[in-house]
Amino acid sequence: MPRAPTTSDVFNAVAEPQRRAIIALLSEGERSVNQIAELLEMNQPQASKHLKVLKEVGLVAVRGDGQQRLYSLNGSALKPMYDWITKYERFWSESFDRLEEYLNQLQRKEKK
Amino acid sequence: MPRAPTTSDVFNAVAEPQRRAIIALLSEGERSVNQIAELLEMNQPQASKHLKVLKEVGLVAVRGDGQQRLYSLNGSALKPMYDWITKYERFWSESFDRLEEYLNQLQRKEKK
DNA sequence: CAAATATATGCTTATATGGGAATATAAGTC
DNA sequence: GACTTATATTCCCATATAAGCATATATTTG
Repeated sequence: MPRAPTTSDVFNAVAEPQRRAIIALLSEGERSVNQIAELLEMNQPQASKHLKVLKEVGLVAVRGDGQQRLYSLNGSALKPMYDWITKYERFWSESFDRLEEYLNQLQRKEKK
Repeated sequence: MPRAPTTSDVFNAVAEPQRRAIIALLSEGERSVNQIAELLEMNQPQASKHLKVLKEVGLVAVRGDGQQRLYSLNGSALKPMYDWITKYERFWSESFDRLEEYLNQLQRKEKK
């Protein structure tokens, strides 16, 4: 077997810097494809392609407005990723550190 | 220009399912390469390769123990990703919804 | 040093993918 | 319908990459 199927998921979609830029832009409100392309200084086809990927994983929604296609962010599609990463929150969160410290103290007292 | 340099960053490292599995495993404690390979049912070379990527982005640390190399998780390297994603927390968080609602109410009162 | 165990690296193959350029499709205007 | 504007798609290229396999490089043991 040569390579695992690239099941394009949210993690993959978001691994691309330009797509993160699109997400940041759309978090401010819906934008047309050309707006996105101009603001992020990319060619229109690239914008369309990135938007296609984002749409496939449910990160953006589209609505037609005349000639234009207005894309908006569906940030809730990021939640699975958020849930995944918060599993490791204790590795950097101070309050988690304190919680662990507290639990350690409890354990020490238990042993007495 | 053909393709953007894949500046192998945390987002990329984590986009690979097998590497997320390694992260999950190491969050329980350090493991040797062979342990990782066996537990995650991958060949040893693949394990070594994934570990190399994870090490390059600072997500894991190694220490030698005789013949073995024990890998451990450095979860704090995930923080940049956490910081990024929490910018969009309001898109799924209830408490954020309530905060927004509250702010909207304040605004309405202001206008009166 | 030889043998065994643990890990890393190199090579090949198949596939994925981002960018560029050109073109197709869709919608609006006259 | 012809023309314009907006967006999507297709083709090509170059590179990235994951897996398989073989092999090289430790490290330990006898």
